[in-house]
Amino acid sequence: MSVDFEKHLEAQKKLAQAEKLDPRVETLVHEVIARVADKWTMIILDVLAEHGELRFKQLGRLATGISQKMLTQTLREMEREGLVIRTVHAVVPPRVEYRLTDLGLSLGTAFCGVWLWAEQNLDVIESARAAFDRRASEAS
Amino acid sequence: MSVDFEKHLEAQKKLAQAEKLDPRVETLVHEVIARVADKWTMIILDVLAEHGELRFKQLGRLATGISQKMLTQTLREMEREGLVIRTVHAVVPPRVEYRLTDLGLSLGTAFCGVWLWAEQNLDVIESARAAFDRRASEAS
DNA sequence: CGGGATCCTTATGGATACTG
DNA sequence: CAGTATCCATAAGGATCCCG
Repeated sequence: MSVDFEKHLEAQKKLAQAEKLDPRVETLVHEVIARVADKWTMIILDVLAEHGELRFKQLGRLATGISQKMLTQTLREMEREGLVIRTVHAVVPPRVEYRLTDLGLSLGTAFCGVWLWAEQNLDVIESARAAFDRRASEAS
Repeated sequence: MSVDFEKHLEAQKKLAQAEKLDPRVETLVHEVIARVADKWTMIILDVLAEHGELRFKQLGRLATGISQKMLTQTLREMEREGLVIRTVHAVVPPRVEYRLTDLGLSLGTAFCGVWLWAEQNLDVIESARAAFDRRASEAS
């Protein structure tokens, strides 16, 4: 805990300074994080990181529950941010393949800290929820 | 850091397997990440990590742009997940203070990787956007 | 001060139909 | 196959009023 806390504070200070030096950066960082934090972006990133290059429909099947609309939309946005490469093969039927760029891949890596955290703390969170809900119903 | 990376790779493989083995865990992880990835949760987490314990209104001022409704709502959810502690002082006028739990703090730390990534790749992303938009307007 | 309850507007996203 | 376009339901979120 204390080691984590030290590290945390250091990183935090750097961030705080950066924010004060350039508010434009802060905005963009929030923007980028918001995009990245998006449900489908996260899942697609995950699927592409696992499977490499995939076609549109394959991607749709692997990203369980996504609608075709959101798949297209999310992929376009990710392409715009430079996270994925879209390759169109001029054949019939059309064949379009998507893969992560180096940037996309590095983002996946950066996000792993959060994944690990979530995985490691599932139990803690579940019991926290249960405790909260219990207190809430007692209060009523 | 390389140790973290090793751990990351291992965990990644486990995650890939775990998804197939236990869809319930995957769901919960996604849930947690979605909550955490939420715009306001992220900002509040950031503010609390920087300033320590804060009162409701202070929090509202520091989390620029948030409405009182979203502030309350987000704080309740974070409290439920065990990320923040809410302390009510029985005085008039009421005084309610919020601070991060260890879990909340560790989440902030986990998220630092993403913050750093975003900060480091701002330029890359901006030019990727510009390039994409240029291509898009050429195509029309 | 710290909210809860309500209204109302906008944004999000699914379903469907159509196209090169 | 890989989309685009349209419609529609629901949810998210801001503004406002009120209360202990």
